[in-house]
Amino acid sequence: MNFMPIPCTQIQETMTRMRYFEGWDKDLLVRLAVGSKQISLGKKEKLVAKGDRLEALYVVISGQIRLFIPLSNGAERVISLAERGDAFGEPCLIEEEPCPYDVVAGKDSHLIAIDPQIYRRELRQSPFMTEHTLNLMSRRMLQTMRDIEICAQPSSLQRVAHYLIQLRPVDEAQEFEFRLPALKRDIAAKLGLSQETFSRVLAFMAKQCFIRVSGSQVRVDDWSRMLSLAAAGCQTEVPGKN
Amino acid sequence: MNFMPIPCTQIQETMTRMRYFEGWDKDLLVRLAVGSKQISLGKKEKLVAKGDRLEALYVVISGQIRLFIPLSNGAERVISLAERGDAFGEPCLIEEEPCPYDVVAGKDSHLIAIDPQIYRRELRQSPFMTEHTLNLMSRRMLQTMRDIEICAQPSSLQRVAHYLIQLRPVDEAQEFEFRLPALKRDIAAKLGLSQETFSRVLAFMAKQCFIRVSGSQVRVDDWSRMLSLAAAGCQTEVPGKN
DNA sequence: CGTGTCGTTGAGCGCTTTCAACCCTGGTGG
DNA sequence: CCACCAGGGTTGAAAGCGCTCAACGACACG
Repeated sequence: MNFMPIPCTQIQETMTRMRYFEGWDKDLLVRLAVGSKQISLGKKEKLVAKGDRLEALYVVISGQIRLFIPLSNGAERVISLAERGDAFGEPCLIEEEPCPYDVVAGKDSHLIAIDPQIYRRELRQSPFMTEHTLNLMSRRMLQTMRDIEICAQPSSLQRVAHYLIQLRPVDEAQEFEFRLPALKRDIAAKLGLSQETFSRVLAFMAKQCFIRVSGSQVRVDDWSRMLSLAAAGCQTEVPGKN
Repeated sequence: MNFMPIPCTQIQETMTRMRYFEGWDKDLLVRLAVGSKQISLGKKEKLVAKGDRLEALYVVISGQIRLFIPLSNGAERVISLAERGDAFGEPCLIEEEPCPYDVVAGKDSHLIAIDPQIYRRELRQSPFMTEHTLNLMSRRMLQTMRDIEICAQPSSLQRVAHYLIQLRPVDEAQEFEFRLPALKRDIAAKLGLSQETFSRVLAFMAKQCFIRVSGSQVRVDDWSRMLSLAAAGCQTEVPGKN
């Protein structure tokens, strides 16, 4: 980890460009920028260990940050993959509780680290910021519920189907193509599957001809089958020997 | 479902006694009570279906309310079991999004239903209420992370061990006794296990002599073994044939 | 051209689920 | 007072699904 000696004004300038601070009062940003630092993280570098107290509110400038719960067998359960404009750690700072997940860079990354004292002080004094943060937390909570729903699906096939479905923009037509938003390994870890199982399920779906996969590029040809899979389970063959 | 014709003043009086409203301004409660209703739910009666728009903010007066995601195989994943003083639905109301879970009474129950328009209006106008709700959501989010951690454990033994561990009050001694906070069936559904597996795991732990189970009464004799189980996995025998 | 990372594929095992029957307890009514 | 019933829980047997381990393949990068 590398604290970069960046002048406060430049940090504040960077904050302006972050989605997270969209619509925030300029004076508020100035006060938050005081005592903030910019941090560089190399790939695989750990920023926070599960159980640590957070030393800042973190906002991702670039790269990708993996939030995950380490499991006893060495595997991980990915909670979130934070990218440019995302932030994390608000609940821990607000409640002054230890962090429930590990935080590790998935790629070389840059972050803003906002001083927790100042963060809390401004949060107390700015009704706007409080309301804004409440809205954010509500959205996060609903997203978390969707994630839980996906992980709760009884079969791997359904988990993947649910996952792919919720990737689709709402206004999309019958078929569409996109690229997976992260490494397959990390997506698998978010779905509560092993990398191998995830790979097999994708291969199975491809063989059944309702998706085509090439690297991280995915094209869904038949949404109706995908939807019925997600809803109903596996009347079709299972992804074993085929 | 039964809307009980209760005068506004009495509802407000009831609200006073709810933990949820502890420390709230009296005028605020009066305004919230206007347009609020009291609701009776019989056991197994459904209040909200997944996907519905919430018609109120709900606060539990008595009984038990199950929030769960219905699964394709007929099973459910319990998100929360709300009891006296608990509330639910804030994120949906704030974001005006459909409810991500089913809401069903686990026992005969009574609830306060606060009008969503009024709730949002007061939330907008009261910085206190906004801050209070933000704190609440933060606590909920951290609790949800703990739940996810439990469900993410790779073996049923570890899931149950984690669950039992986090039931323990922090100041408790080496051994302690308590009663399970819900039906075993519902606890199992919260852990992402079938009822049968949960039962077998408890039986296994009892046979190994670090807990004793009698109905919903549980006594843990050996926390160190419990903790090592949760951390390490299953070096000991597995709960199959014993 | 080696090396590292990411992903795929294969084989085998074992845990969890499923389905079924059974047990136990508390409540109810004759 | 006891027979009966319903709901909750336990136990057994069988099978399938996902995990693990391992080897291999593809691709990028120095």
